[in-house]
Parts: sequence; structure tokens; C-alpha cells
Amino acid sequence: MKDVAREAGVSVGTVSNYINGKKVRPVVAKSIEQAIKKLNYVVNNTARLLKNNCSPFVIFVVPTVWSPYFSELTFWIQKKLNSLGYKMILCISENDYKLEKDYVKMAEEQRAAGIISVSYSNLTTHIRSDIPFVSIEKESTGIFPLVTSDNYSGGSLAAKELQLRNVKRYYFIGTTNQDSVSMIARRSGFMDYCHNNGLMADVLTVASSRKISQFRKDIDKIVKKLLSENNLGDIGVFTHTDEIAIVLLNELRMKGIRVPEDIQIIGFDGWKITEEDSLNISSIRQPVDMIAEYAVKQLDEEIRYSDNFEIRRINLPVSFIPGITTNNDVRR
Amino acid sequence: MKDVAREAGVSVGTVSNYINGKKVRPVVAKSIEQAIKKLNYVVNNTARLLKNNCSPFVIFVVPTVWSPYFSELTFWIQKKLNSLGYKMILCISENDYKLEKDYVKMAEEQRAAGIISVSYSNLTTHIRSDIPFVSIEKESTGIFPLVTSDNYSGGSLAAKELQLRNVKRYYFIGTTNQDSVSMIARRSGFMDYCHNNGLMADVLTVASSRKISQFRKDIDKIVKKLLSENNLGDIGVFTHTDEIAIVLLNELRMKGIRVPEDIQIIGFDGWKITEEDSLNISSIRQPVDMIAEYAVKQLDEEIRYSDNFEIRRINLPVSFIPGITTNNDVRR
DNA sequence: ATGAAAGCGCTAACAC
DNA sequence: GTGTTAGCGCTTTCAT
Repeated sequence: MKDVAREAGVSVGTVSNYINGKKVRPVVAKSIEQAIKKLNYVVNNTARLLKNNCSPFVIFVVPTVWSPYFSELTFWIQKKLNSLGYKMILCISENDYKLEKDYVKMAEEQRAAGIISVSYSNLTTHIRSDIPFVSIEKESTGIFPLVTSDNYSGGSLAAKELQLRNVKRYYFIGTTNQDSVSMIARRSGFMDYCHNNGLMADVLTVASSRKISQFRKDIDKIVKKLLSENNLGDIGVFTHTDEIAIVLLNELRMKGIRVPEDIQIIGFDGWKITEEDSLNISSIRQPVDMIAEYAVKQLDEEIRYSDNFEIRRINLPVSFIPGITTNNDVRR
Repeated sequence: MKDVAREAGVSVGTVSNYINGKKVRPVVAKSIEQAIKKLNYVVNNTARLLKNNCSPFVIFVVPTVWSPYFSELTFWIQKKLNSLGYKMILCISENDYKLEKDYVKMAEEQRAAGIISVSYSNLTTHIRSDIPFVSIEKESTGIFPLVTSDNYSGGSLAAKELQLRNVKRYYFIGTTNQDSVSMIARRSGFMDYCHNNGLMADVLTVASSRKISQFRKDIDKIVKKLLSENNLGDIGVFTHTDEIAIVLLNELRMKGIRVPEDIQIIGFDGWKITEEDSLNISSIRQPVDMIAEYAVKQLDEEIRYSDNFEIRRINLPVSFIPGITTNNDVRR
């Protein structure tokens, strides 16, 4: 910048003014412009940050991007952040608490503008409370905002849709991990609806899909159980996630069981594998774009009015997406 | 830091030394440590960067993350970057040249360590050549390294696998966009193999999947054409991407055509929707983890030996993954 | 081993 | 409008 100033025959202050859109004389503007071009000058943003103490970076901490739900969420978060002038630093935590903490530390060291996190650990208990923070899905410790979809209603909705489809025996399949707030809410919504309506319902569990061999073994066991205990055509299954639904579906098909004629399945998430194509299993769809929008909006507020912003608990509505795993020839 | 120094009764230089692991007297170390804890001090990395002029950030520019291939690639890039101590800034370009240029500008302003880009535009012609850069998939202008998978061999391999499965009529389906280097290579590999082996082959085109309604219309037209011109059982289709293969598959199934009995399909990419689950269509699989590894390794070299590194063209081998869209009861 | 001080590139307050 | 200058928080000589 000093070089540019010398080349243009003005002072650094004037160059700074020019760069930041302040008023300079047209003549001066032109000569600065030429100097910049000639010297191939690019402003040094680290210096600017050091001075202004305000960063454009928002840290997005997410367990993985390699999954339709999270990659869609990442897409929307980035999009909404960009529209407000922020840049996203993507941090994949792999559900590793240590990694998450490292990322938060990095955020602090970089003096990042804020953090948006989908964390399944107790990350929030360890945040320096003066860095703006928004949690997605996982309940945080009360001093941070939360954006989530309405898991409980999603569970109820799944049960109701199965009921509409003449299911007699209801099953919920979740993972053995009892810490998942979202799973508990989905399960409760489902089971409560069943109980309140006199429907026969059970909870089944499988290992986390990250332990893939055990996971498949568990699914296999469940399939055997379902088939031995019930009449085909009576069974309706609601799974904690689409991932479970898919493996279950494949397993059933391999055994020659027809879906949806013999067993109906509703997943959760409404996975779309790209912006255009969805897996067409029936599912309770999360409003991913809205989740991103509210999370970013909330964070932005927090950043801009850090002294006086509202800590919100935002609970977004889900919807049922009919697919090939339910009989969709129903009248309401 | 000044505060810490005062609190600990030493000079800032000593604090700096302590933080950077230089030798200080144990007594001093302890008092600094206490001061840091007491004042809740976190180093300011922007200042450090300004001084050292070396950033941990690598910009990863990618058209989208919302697609199994790109989300897998993003996952691996992040993983490999982290293992070498870099942080990833994710930039989603949406195939928008303007956005891509903005991202490069940002990289320069941040004095980022480097850029890895999957770009389908001529981004590389506009890079200040002094920022380390690696291109994935798209041929760059010669002064930058390139990592890609062997698209040409992939095309040949697809043809060969279809030939093994007694296909008589060969079709390639690609998009109308003729700029895609990868598509041209895949197509050429396929067509060359067919011509060299006396196989009847044709090229068909569809609109980009981003123009979704036209895309589906084109697929529909193609299906009609395939069915009218050939005997069921003779037909083998190789698609430019798995995405096309999936839409085609759904369309065929809706029309009651059996896959693979009536028509066999091989896609390209080997989409895995999560680390555990794949779409099980037959496909030519890109070695995504290797692509990421080589790209990062190359970039790292470029960063560390900027004066003297080798500009490589890395071409990685692909493989055939049998799935449900080909008859896999073959002997070789 | 430690302290003093220069300076990284920028912005903003102030004087003209 | 423009020039001058202090200072953001750190690292790094250079003395001591």
C-alpha cells in the first residue's frame, strides 16, 4: 500500500480512503487505480482485520458432510451466510469432541465472527460465552440460541400417516445411543401418538451406522423379528433416519418382502441426494433451507447486536413426503 | 498479551517465547500460565499472520457440495488438509464464474496458503500465478498442477464391461455442454473402444440436470428411442454421471422396462451417499480419496517449495463397481 | 533467558 | 480532500 501511495504520488491515507470508497478527487482516483494495477496490489485483509477487529468468517461445525442431510444443510448455510457477507469455514468434527474443541479454539484465535454448530457433544458448555454461537438440532445449555425442526411432531406425523394406511403393528427403529435428543423426541412423538390412539407400538434399536457390520446384523435380526411376529400387510415402521430406512428396505427386498405391500416404512430427513434428485422413500422431511436461514439470521443478530439480542428456541415444522415405501392411495 | 506480560511480571517478548514453545525458566512459565488463565487470554492469530505472512487456510472451490461425489470429495479434502495442519475454507461456486473469481480474490486478500479448485470455467487463466494452486478434474492452463481420474480409460472400461455382458447396442448419454473435458474423455474412451471392437455405438445428449424439466423430458425421449430401435436385452447404456443413470433407471422402471434384463446401465462416479451406503447402480468409480490425497499433497509441496516444485499431471485409475443395473453373472 | 523496540499493512483521528 | 501518525497484537532481532 505504501508502494501504491508512492507510485500514485499520494499518501497511504488517501489510498486507504480510495479503497474503502471514500471521496477522493477523480484525478487522484485514476492515478491510484493505475498504480494498483501496475503493482498488482491486493489489500491485505489480515492487516485490516487486525485493525478493525471484525472478521467475515463464520465457523460451521458439522459431524460430516458426506451424507445427504448434512451436505444439503452445508449448502444452505453457506448460501445464507454468503448472502449476508460472511465466509464459511467448514469444520468436520466426525463426532469427535476433541476435534470440536480444537475448532472452537481456532475460531477464537481467528477472532471469527461466530460459530454455527451441529454438535452431538456438550460443546456448548465449553464455549467462551463472548463468541456468537448458534446451535442446530442439539439442545444447548440455555445461554445460546437453538434452531431445530420439530422432531416430536414429526414422530406423531409418521404414526398418523401409517395409521391412515391401515397399519396395525407399529415399530420405531432408532439407534442404541440414548444421548440423541432428536431421536428421543422423534420416538416420543411416535409412541405417544400410538398410545393415545390405542395402537400397538414397539421400540427397536440398532447399532450406530458407523459400526456398519453390527448395524447390518441388527437390521437383519429386526427383519426376522418383524416377519415372525406379524402378518404381512399389517406392519408399519418409522425409522430415526432415512439411512436406517434404506438399509432396511434393501434387506427386505433381498428377502423377497414387498414394500409397501407387505411392510410400509417412513424415514426421517427427506434425503435429497442432489438439489434435483431425491431418494424416493417416504419420509418426514426437515425444512433444511429454513433451518439454515434461521440459524444464520439468528447468528447475524447476535453478531450485530451482541449487547442486546434475544436468545431464541426456534422449532421448525416438518412435513410428510410420500414415496415408494408407503401405500399412497389413501383418502383423508 | 501485554496484559498477560504485566500480570506475569515479564515482557511481551518472553510471553511470546513461552507461547511458541521456546525455552523460558520454569518459574516464569508457571506465572505466565497463571496469567493466561486468569485473563482468559487467547492468542490473536490475525496479528500472528500479519507478522509471519503465512496462513493455515486453504480455499477449496467446488461447484456444489450437495451431491454425493462432491460431498465425498469435500470430506476427503478436508481430512487430508487437516492432517497436514491446514484449515479449509469451503467456497461453493455454483458453477458461477463471477463467484469463483470473488473467491480467488478473497484468497489473495486473506493471503491464503493455497487454492484447490474443481472448476469448470477458465478460472486458472485469471489466477495471480504466485498463489499456490491445484486444479481437480478440469485441465488447467499448463502452469498449474492437475489431479484427475482417468476418464478415458473409464469410458473404455464401461464399454468392455457391457461387452462382457452380451450387449449388442451401445449408447453413451452425456449432456449437451461440450465444454466438459471429463465428459469428452469418457465419451471418447467409450466410443473408441466400441469402434475398435466393431460394436454399434451412438452418442445421445440430454440437457444439464440443472435444467431439471428439460433434462427429464430429454431422458423420456431417449427412452422412447431406445425401445423403438432395438430388441430388449441387446441394449447397454453408459452415462456421463451416476445422476443421469439414476433418472434413466427410474424412468425405465416406471415404464415397466426391466433393468438389467432388458437394458443394462453403467454410470460414472460410483456415488456413495454416505461413508457406509452406496447407491447400488453399476458404475465406474472414481478414487475420490486418492484424488483428494494427491491434490493436497501436491498443493503442500507447492506451498513449501514454492521456488522449486514439479508441476504434475496426475491421472488416477478408475474401477468398475458392479451393481443392480448390470447382469453380473459373467465369467471373464 | 529476558527485555526493548522495530515493524508487519492497515485504518481512523486529526490537522491542514 | 489529503497528509501525518498512532496503534491494532504479534514476532523477532539485538542487547544485555
